[in-house]
Amino acid sequence: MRAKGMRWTAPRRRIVDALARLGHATPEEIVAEVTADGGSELAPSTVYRALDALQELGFVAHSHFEKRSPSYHLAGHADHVHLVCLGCGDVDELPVQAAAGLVEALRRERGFAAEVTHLAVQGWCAGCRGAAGLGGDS
Amino acid sequence: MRAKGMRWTAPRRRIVDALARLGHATPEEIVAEVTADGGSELAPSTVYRALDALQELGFVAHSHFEKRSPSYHLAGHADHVHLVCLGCGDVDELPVQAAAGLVEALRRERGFAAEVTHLAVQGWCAGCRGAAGLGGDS
DNA sequence: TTGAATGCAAAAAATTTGCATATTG
DNA sequence: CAATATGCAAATTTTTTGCATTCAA
Repeated sequence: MRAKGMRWTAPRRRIVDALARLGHATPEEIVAEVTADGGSELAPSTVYRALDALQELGFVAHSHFEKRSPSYHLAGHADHVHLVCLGCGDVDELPVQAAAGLVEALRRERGFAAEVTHLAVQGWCAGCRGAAGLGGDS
Repeated sequence: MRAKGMRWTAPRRRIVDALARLGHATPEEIVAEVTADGGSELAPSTVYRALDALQELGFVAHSHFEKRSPSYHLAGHADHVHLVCLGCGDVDELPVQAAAGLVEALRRERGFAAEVTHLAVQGWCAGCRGAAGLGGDS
């Protein structure tokens, strides 16, 4: 765990706690949540560096939703795939099982080990399909 | 096509040409390519606005690779899924057929219409799996 | 102790916006 | 012509860096 000489500090603990509460959040949102939580504010640079470190250790992972910034979440939070609606921006979660076929095909055919916790599938949710007039392709 | 009163201008043509040549590129890379191409430089703001417009019309789409900026590509360029290696950063392409199962499952179970051209699967390529020591997750 | 981590402030990037001017249809 | 796009410069936003100081192990 502190394998690479990494230290378990208060700021990092607060960041992990925030992620546990939020599910997933951008660096900016993490700063906000941590602050709201009560203590002193964390320097943005601290959050960025901590996330990098935690990610390298495999504690957190990130995905790119429609926001400009990446969203981080705890690696163990739950193995799930993200469904991001291009219409309403809603982010849904789905058990990785749904992508099992794809993952296995990639591994078998390309030797590619997919990081499912990074997977964000863009598209249109049931509600938005009709509204956007993009639903019935073919 | 020029359905929403959009105009077919020289800058936009140059951007589309650049994308056709590059396959996929960030706004910054597009500016570089367009400039290298020969003509005058395009203002970054023009590229950003043009990409937004073209995207809205469905001419281009974007995915998030490991770069901080999104990568755009022509919508018709080819329907493919992107495989992004977290080790070497290489971006590979795969026919959408590979994700057909997932796409159909999402549609059937959630009414979610996945935009496959947006799909970027993060993971480790065959070469990097060994090197990173992350390969054999059960 | 010793080196990793933090905070702060400044520097870099990456995007967006306002507005006068040029262009398309 | 009228309305859309462009270019340019300035304003935002987001992320990175340098460095002295603090803190965990």
